[in-house]
Amino acid sequence: MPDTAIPAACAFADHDHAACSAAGLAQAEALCAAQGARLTPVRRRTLEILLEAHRALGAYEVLERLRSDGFGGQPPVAYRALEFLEAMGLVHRIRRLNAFAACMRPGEAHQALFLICRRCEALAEAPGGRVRAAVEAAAAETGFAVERASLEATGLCPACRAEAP
Amino acid sequence: MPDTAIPAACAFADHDHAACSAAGLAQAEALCAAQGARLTPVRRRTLEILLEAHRALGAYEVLERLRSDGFGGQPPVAYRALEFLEAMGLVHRIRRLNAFAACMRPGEAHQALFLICRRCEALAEAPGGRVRAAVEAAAAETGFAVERASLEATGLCPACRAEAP
DNA sequence: TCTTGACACGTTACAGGATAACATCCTAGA
DNA sequence: TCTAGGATGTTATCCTGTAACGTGTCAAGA
Repeated sequence: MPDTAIPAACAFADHDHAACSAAGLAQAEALCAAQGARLTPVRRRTLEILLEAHRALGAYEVLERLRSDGFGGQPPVAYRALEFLEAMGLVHRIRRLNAFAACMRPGEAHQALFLICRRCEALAEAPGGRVRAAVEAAAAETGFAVERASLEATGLCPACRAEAP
Repeated sequence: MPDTAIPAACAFADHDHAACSAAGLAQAEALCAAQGARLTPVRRRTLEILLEAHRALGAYEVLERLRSDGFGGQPPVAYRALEFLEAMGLVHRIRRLNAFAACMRPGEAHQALFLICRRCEALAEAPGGRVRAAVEAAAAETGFAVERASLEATGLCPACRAEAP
């Protein structure tokens, strides 16, 4: 059981974990109710796990926690819940890390831009509206219609820039 | 051996495969020579495979072809060659597809933006300079220094937009 | 009340993607 | 010629993801 420990923090700035975790759950409930979607126990717990971890987790890390909470312990259980949450805009998938992270702005339709520190593995979600617009502009020139975009950058976070030259 | 057939074409517009394939190899040789890197037989053949396929291939698809050409048939062989080629800017990795594709503009330092059709699975590489600039601008606001960015969009290519409503 | 259909959950089994670690070999430069 | 570094090859294993099937649950309509 190697703790594949993906990233560390979830934003570069400090903030109140407990608060944003609770808020995330509340918003999730509201959002699902509004859309007639069912935030079932597994789904709810999956979201909680990501909110509590407050960093990106691999599907198998999520799965392990679900299992120890008495839910089904096979991969499809985790993948299905994560897929649902992603479709609801409550969770993001970070392909570069093969991992998932709770969304920081559920509800607000937005394009996320992920900033991944290669040194401390911190992960931040930045507003990607303008980037998205640029993507659509570039795509339009070839006649391509963008539906979804994954925007992920690796580099150095503020702290690591200061420490490592 | 399910042919996992990832995408189809490599650009939305028609063009001369043989020519761009030959050009790609020539440029690769020049580029490696200039940087004192060794374009060994496996590496060269790996690039050829991607240029000939003219679409994104999974590492195991590449591996299979290398094997049938008499090269080592174990995963690290393919991964190492692909890694080298990516570092040289001759090959791109498309994370959304878990696949690799030959670069369309080797030599020219550039930021690629991938457009992936969800219907016909065609893949195009669009110029991502402006998108990259937008990413850096957004990152700068949090103090993050971007080193690499992977920009991938899914949607509908021109042909599929016309066919499917 | 009973039926039925959609959806969620769970499991098995496997396919596909990636890497660590070690042995061997080749090759450019001292 | 010798040698150090890089390149190749192999073994073994791990991580990631999905197809397919069976069961349970709940709500709408007969």
